[in-house]
Amino acid sequence: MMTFTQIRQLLTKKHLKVTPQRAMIVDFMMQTDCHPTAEEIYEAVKDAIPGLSKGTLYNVLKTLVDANILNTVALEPGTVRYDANVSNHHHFIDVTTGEVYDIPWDKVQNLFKVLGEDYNVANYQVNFYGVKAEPQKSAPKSKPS
Amino acid sequence: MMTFTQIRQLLTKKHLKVTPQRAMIVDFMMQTDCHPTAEEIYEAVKDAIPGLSKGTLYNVLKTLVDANILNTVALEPGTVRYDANVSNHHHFIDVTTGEVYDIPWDKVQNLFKVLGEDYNVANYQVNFYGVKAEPQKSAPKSKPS
DNA sequence: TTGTATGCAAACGGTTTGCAATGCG
DNA sequence: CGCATTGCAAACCGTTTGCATACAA
Repeated sequence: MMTFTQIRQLLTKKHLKVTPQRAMIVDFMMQTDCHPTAEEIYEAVKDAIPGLSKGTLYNVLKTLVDANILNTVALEPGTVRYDANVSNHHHFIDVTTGEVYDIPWDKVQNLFKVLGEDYNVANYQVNFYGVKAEPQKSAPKSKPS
Repeated sequence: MMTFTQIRQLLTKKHLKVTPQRAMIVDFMMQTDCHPTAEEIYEAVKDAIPGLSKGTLYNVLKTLVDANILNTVALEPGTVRYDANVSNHHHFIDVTTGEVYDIPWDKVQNLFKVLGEDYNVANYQVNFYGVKAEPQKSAPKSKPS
């Protein structure tokens, strides 16, 4: 959980002006573990940023991706999703709900060498598709329902 | 290399009417190792199918994907690419050229179980990013977009 | 104060839809 | 012959662009 002071420092460190629009969008993206589309981000932040325009949203997203504060990910053909986790990791897509879960990088064995000499692998990423098991009822949650 | 008789048989086996548009598009997709976008397919086949309309192209592509003759692949955010290789395989993307190479399924160890009980993995796919080694005697498998 | 970021609206590219005409089985 | 498929054009949706205004530094 990032404070607004930390968000301000993050933007400043990247030589970006701190605007309410940028700060609120970064704040939302840092708090969510989803991989939302631009439209989903707009729906999520529009109440907190009265009068936010779509043009500004796309402009901010482009700026944040260029600054490596966000990444775009290719999970479904034809869709752009945004991810505040810019470090190496994999994805699990629940095909029944469309939900996307981050999978820690070291869950998968090192694959840099499996293609042999012909391919100089600089990076790789695994997309898993399936159904997530229902959370166990016995597992206590921090939040009461 | 598929003959037109074989293409006709393939479509018929899937209970699809054989039209010149469908046959030509299947023929092109079976002959290419690329992973073309709809626009690239249109450019490639429009001379062989005079008067082909974009609407028909998208209609045919949707029909072929539904019939599991083609697959869509998510290689870049926001782009739909089509693949006549409908069996399990991975992809290597040359980041300098944008070329895409099919990687045989068994180059990567079985990953169905690595996520444990919580994730019921039905399928997975690895995207490798890097630079292909120089000696390219054979034609590249995909052109840059 | 200065230049960048914003809001708005129009434009844009890729895809879909509706409908009349064509043609496959 | 009958219904699925086609061509065409308009509509649609996500994204980009141009421009006047607002505002962070």
